[in-house]
Amino acid sequence: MNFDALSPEQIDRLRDKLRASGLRSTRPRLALAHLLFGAGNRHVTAESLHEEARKVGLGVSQATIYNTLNQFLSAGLLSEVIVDPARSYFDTNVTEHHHFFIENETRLIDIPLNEVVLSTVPDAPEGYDLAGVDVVIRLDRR
Amino acid sequence: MNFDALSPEQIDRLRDKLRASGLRSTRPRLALAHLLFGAGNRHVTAESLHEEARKVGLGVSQATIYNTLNQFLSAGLLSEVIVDPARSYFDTNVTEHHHFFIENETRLIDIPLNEVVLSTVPDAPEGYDLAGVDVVIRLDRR
DNA sequence: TTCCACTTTAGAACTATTCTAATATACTTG
DNA sequence: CAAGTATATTAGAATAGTTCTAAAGTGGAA
Ligand SMILES: [Mn+2]
Ligand SMILES: [Mn+2]
Ligand SMILES: [Zn+2]
Ligand SMILES: [Zn+2]
Repeated sequence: MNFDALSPEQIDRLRDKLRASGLRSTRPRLALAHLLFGAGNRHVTAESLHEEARKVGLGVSQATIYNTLNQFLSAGLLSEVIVDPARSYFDTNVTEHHHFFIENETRLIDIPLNEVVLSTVPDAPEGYDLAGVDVVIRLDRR
Repeated sequence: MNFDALSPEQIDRLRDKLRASGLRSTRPRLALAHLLFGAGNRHVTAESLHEEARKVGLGVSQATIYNTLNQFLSAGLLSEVIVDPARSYFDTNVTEHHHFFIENETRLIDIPLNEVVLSTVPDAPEGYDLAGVDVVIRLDRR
């Protein structure tokens, strides 16, 4: 990981983000936070993030990838998208939104909340509270 | 499995269902088909169906449970519901519909298609075809 | 600088699912 | 209805994503 490419301001912003979540700002966490939050919204799997880390020369174990993703998830820095029975997707977009999922490319695309209008939704059954509404639009390459 | 409880007509209907899908009507398949399709729409996991089979005295291996569920899925007799990263759910309702999912009870409830109205949905990106729209409403016990 | 709580890690463990290849059964054909 | 053959079932091994363990390393408070 080339930390020279990061301005001190960027590093500080990431440090603060970790601190605010009660996480020490260690080298692996800073580097992964930079990959995840450094540019726009992203969807990653543990495997894809590990591969990406390897490519930028960051020697980080698989266990750290999983630990970090789960810690960021618990801290609310990431959300989880359940679309694929074979693996977990983590999402840097933690606001409410929906997804296109391209099955054969194992790729997710965000759909902004306002682009899906649910004009009718059933009431939650008695005794249950609404925890969230997920809309997944599955796509095939033509 | 007590096949005496099944009328010859019921057995014939299940046999035909298997045949129409190119599957031989074997004892395990007939018994599982009876459990799955014998009464209303159901959502099962491999584990829950195995347990249910055991309870009715049907000695069937885990491999047969998985084989049968996957064959029924391929044949279009079942659909799959992806809501839980930890296990697969199979659904005897193969018409288009949506779901409530109660996370802590690992339980699914059908939502008829007309009870969810998507008045606005984004177009599929260029080069992709729509394969399906899944709406999952996640619930917590109050 | 010291110290300790927290972090990272290699590798083992775990769990849902699939695979293998041997045995058993259903259906076809004579 | 008796073989014969394709298909089905099964125990157990294998696989893959993820989590756990416990030992070595590090961040930051003081
Ligand atoms: Mn987790
Ligand atoms: Mn499958
Ligand atoms: Zn997203
Ligand atoms: Zn259903």
